[in-house]
Amino acid sequence: MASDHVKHQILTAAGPVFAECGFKAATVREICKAADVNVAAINYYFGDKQQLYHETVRLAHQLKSERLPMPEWPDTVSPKEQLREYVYVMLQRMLGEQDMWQTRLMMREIMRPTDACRSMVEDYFRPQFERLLKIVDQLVPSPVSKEKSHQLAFSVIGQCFFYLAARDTFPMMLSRKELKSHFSIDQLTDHISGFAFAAISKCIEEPASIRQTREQNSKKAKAK
Amino acid sequence: MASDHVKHQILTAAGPVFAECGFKAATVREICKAADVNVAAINYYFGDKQQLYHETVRLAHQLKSERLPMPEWPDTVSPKEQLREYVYVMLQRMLGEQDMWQTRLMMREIMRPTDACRSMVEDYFRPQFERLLKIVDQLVPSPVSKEKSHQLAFSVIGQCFFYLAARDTFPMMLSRKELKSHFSIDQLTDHISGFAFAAISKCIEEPASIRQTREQNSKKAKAK
DNA sequence: AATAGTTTCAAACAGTTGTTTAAATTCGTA
DNA sequence: TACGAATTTAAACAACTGTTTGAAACTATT
Repeated sequence: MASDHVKHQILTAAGPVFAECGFKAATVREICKAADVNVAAINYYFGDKQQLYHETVRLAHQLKSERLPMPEWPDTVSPKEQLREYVYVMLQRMLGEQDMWQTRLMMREIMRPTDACRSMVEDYFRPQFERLLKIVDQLVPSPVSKEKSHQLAFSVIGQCFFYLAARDTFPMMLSRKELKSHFSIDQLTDHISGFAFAAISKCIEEPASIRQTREQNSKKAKAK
Repeated sequence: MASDHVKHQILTAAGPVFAECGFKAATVREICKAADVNVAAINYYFGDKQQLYHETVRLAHQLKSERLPMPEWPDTVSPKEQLREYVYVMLQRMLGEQDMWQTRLMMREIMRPTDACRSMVEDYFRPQFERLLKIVDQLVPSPVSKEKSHQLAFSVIGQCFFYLAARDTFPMMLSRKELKSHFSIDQLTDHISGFAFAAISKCIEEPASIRQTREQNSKKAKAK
């Protein structure tokens, strides 16, 4: 009961290892070596590897929320500026810090959810998503359906997420010079929020009836 | 020399396993069992696990290119329609087929590149990317820098990629009904190509001089 | 200082890992 | 059919996996 110091030491050592290798490929011995504790410590403090993983994922998004909270904007801040700041915080969370283990671990959970994903979605992603929806609703020129605003929000998130996911592949696609001069967080913030603002403020939702008619025509055209 | 039938059998069995587990967590025994061959077969035909993995990644993007080639458009097809079809093929490649192993394996390589990634980028992604750049350049209202069109292209790809990466997390965010009614490939094609068209056709690039001035002002404002 | 409770540790556990081996089998060809 | 090469096989290899064990070391209360 005295020293959860060791527990914390294991958790923060486990983070990078799980993020790097995934649950199965990560070994308890590697984690314990990094944490400078005995191999038996994980089972003593966490029961087994699985529960350690679960708590590590929880720690990951807790740290992100605490260290980079989404700001609350007064009404005086324009929706356009809110969108910009939202994108900025999102990119900062994803790419800002040198130590990527929290984001990497969460990315793994997004791509291949385990039990640990559910609480991550509810505690971390859903509130963040709701915030974005409010901004989108303010930006849209005329009211749109819930589903349309979901699509719009995912288009914002998707653009940001891509720069996280493909981070290590970009150097193969772009020169080092271009990476530094046009793909910094500030420049991506400008680009993504500008791109999304242009698209959202131009968004006119097709009523379902028109959509259906058009799709039928499209099918006819293909059937020729 | 006679039967590379067995070789192919191992490769197609290895695909789903590597895609599911990643290189390290996948076991040769699981692959051999799925391929219905002896454990020694992998070493006999491929040398070791590593080389099998390498060839499996190569097979993955070869299959994708062959089965869903990017169409060549005549000049009569409008850039807007070209963008739409580009997005459609991209989504179809990512989400279209039931057996996801090729896309999943390539997604792993994007997120955490190994040696196998280099040839995948050169043979698969770069040509695809160049095609998109040509479309973007046609859509943009006034000529933009190479770097800006790169950003625009990544915004298109990023939106598509997100629906692949977060595929298994979406059911936690959206109701089953909404998923079916608004996130089919056809509807995502409409949304993403429409979103991107609106943004790209509105794109006005800031000359570097103006950008620099604005950033300096921004810094001053923050420094106050 | 003695005791009870907690934490650490090296060692061992049974099971799995990728790879090798050498014998058995199959195959094409003379 | 008989021979040599190619392929398949079960068994074995050493290294590594997560977890357990029981004794040692430590801590705090008496």
